[in-house]
Amino acid sequence: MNEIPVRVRFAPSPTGPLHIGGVRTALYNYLFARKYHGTFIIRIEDTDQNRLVSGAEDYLFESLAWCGIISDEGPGTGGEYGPYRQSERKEIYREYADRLIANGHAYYAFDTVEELDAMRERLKASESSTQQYDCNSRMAMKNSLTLAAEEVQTRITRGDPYVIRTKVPENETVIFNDLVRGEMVVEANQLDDKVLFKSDGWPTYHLANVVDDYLMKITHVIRGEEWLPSAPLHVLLYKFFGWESIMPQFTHVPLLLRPDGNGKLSKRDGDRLGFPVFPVNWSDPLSGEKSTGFRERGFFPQPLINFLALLGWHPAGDKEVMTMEDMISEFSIEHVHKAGARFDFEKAKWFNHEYLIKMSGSRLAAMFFPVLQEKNISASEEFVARVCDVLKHRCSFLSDFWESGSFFFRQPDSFDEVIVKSKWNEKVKRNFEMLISELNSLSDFTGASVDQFLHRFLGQNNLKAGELFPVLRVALIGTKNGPSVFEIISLLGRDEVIKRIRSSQPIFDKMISML
RNA sequence: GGUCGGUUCGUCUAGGGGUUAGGACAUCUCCCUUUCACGGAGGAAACACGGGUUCGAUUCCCGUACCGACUACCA
Repeated sequence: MNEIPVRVRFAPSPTGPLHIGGVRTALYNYLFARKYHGTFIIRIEDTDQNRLVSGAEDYLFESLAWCGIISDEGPGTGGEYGPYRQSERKEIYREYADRLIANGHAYYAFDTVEELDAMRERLKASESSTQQYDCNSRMAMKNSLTLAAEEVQTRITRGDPYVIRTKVPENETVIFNDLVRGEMVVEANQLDDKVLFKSDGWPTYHLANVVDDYLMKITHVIRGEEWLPSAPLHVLLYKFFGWESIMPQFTHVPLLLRPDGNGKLSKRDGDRLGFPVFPVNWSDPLSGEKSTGFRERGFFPQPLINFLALLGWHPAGDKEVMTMEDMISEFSIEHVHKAGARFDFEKAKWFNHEYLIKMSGSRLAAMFFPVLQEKNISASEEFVARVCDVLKHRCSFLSDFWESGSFFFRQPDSFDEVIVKSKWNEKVKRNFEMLISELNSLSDFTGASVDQFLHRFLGQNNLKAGELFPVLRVALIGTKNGPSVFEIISLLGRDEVIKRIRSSQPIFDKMISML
């Protein structure tokens, strides 16, 4: 990249649970930092004291940790540019706002909320195309540009509430380069005089963000596209402060869109369409409302991250299934797409499935054990591992294992009636008896051997596969769908298979008699 | 309304002045199979529209349409 060490930051506001879109922004920052052996910083932007949500910050760290996105500097980890929570840096910002006033790049404004509303109403009714507090309207407002110096002083010493606003220049073209979008050109007179410092003594995002990025020596600002419109203001601020030469490279990444319809992805979409939008479970402290996270929905972090990375970014080549290491080595801002990406839950599931089938049966077994324990089922490690090896191909999530394979751990209590009624007859019944006795002498219970044995059995008894296998399957697992009979027999083993065949017979007889 | 951004199969995307416009998910067909899956093979499926520029535009430029973001003393 360049000689200066790369330093990037993810700067969320703890006003709610971290959204999956935020995870992706954090991920891009992380990938970029790792790729260039730089530093990934997390900075908490909690300057709006009214919107803080308790637990949101802890949630953020828990989520990021689960996703494997670890910061080099941040509130928990520390670092030489701390503190990393803006609320702990509060004292820093005022000085910078004052500096801007001294330079004539900012001014005091005393307008009340009512006066601001009135201005907007007035502008709306007039020819004006905008309702902004800007170079066209500021001279009609109560600020240090229109008020006499003494009055300004009086108001301030008297304790009148005021804000500090940017004095956006009238005739200036702001030009900057966005790594995703290329050259951006905006006329400054289209910008409004954004508040930099609020009457409650806190800086706004714009001031705190620029000052902190400067102080923390941030080299690249990688953030969501929603910040694109305010980027010119930030560029102006860097210029006002005289930091233009070390201004970070801006990169605005596309938004995550709803799977259907219009707009960006929101929590409501998840609820409506039945998929998570938060990394891990979240319980709203105010409403008590609970939201299922990707983790609890059954996702592994690696495939989730893999899927997320590809929503707006594409490596060279057609490879899609990647590890974090792959993504780090192949990540490039140049290949970040410009357009927003729709969230597709089906594809997310596929990534999870791909990850699942690559895991060994024993690793999966270790994770599946707690589920079995909950159901008071004991089984050997080896057996569970073998079952998992079979089930993983049929499932997208570990959480699907029980539903698609409970019969491996306990005898079914219901049987497919259609199969029984159409396939259960005296001939099959006789063959079940013979099967039991032959099974007794079968020594090799591997899948291939059972396959061979069963086909020989069919031939010897003049049976077609369709006559025996469906009923046999129902006798063993209750349903007509599932793994091959050979696999089932191989896994269940002789004793269990014989036991299940035996006990199913009277049940089948009863079902037939009720015809 | 204004400012800015965007637009390649249903979805995520590759590509980029001359290509049979490639891949993945989803979908369909066939094969495998006692079944459902898995797997294998194959199919259908896209450059928003209109003008330029050019020998030639999906690719470059300009409009239009549509979509999105922003338009707070929120971030």
